[in-house]
Amino acid sequence: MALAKESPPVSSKNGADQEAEYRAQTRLWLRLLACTTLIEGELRRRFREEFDFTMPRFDVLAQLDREPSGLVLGELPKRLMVSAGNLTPIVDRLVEDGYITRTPSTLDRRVQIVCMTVEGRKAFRRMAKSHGSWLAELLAEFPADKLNGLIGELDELKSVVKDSLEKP
Amino acid sequence: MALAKESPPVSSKNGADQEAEYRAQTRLWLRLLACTTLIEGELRRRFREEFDFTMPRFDVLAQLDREPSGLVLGELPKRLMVSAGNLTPIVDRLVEDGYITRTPSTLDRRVQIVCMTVEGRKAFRRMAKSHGSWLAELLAEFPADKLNGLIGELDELKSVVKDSLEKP
DNA sequence: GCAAATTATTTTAAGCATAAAATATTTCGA
DNA sequence: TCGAAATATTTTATGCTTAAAATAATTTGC
Repeated sequence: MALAKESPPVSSKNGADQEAEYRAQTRLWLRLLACTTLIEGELRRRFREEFDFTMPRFDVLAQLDREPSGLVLGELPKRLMVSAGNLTPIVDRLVEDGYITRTPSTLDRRVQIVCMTVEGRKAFRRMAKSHGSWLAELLAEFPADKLNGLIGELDELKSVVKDSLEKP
Repeated sequence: MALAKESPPVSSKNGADQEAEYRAQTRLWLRLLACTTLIEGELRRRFREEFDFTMPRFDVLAQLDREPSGLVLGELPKRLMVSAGNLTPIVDRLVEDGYITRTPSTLDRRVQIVCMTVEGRKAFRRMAKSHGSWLAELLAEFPADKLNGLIGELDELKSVVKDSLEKP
């Protein structure tokens, strides 16, 4: 087995390096949180003002938009990274409001299939268009040639964190 | 007034470039959200399990830790980027639990000063230490030499979004 | 075949978050 | 000085979020 050149064991770092890395990690987390909070707050505000809608509701529709034949209800918490109990009232209301349907499976009576309605799909497309343009507006001044680089680094960050969560 | 060389008007981009940038912006937002959600969820879980504490409570203490003479209550919502009404019950409980004090100002009876107690400071230091090591654990495999680059890009992203929010 | 484990979903309790309205106090301007 | 605008904070209504417990249906192992 080759020695891991690019990530030496912690013990090989001296105290100053350790401290610097530690501080940088905290700063990274605070920046990440600040960016997300800023963008999320503005998107939420616009969803409410323009469409009287919330982001979690939009997120559910976004998942269903790509699944013409619907999704098993239990898939939603996994894909959206939220708890199952959380989705119950959100799905309830989307059904009430006519955006989606919820049909019990005939094969397994525990399971339900959720599926977007025609009107739901129309409403989603309209909102998705606005969502995209709001984002474009917010990020307009971020250099286009840096977008993919940043996405790549965030991909790496994400997989690093995921690995760390799965390991122990 | 000089023409803005570095950010040409949208119309100067052809359709394909526009589309690509649009998709990249959406991807960036989804990555940002995924990273934040992953890390935040794990930190929240650990705060609850190890200290029976929440992140919003920790965030309040973190602000007060750097202010030995306390803070005007109204400063907290600004610094933490949350609504004022949100903080009322959080501060209430921190006072009840003895982590902080809330004293009406003698000069202006509308104003209150919040200040960490000695025990609050002790508890905060202990939790902050764990918080740092949890973060270090989650980010351990992210290359140390890329940390500052990513922080820099997020700083730029943040200021770009902030500017966009202040302008219109 | 049937009890026990597993799986899908909902319910409950507690806390966070916002917006909008309400309350209380201070400041400002004619 | 006195009424109106501004400021600091809380309250209210609504919705998201989680963890843990409850319910219901299916599968598994003997």
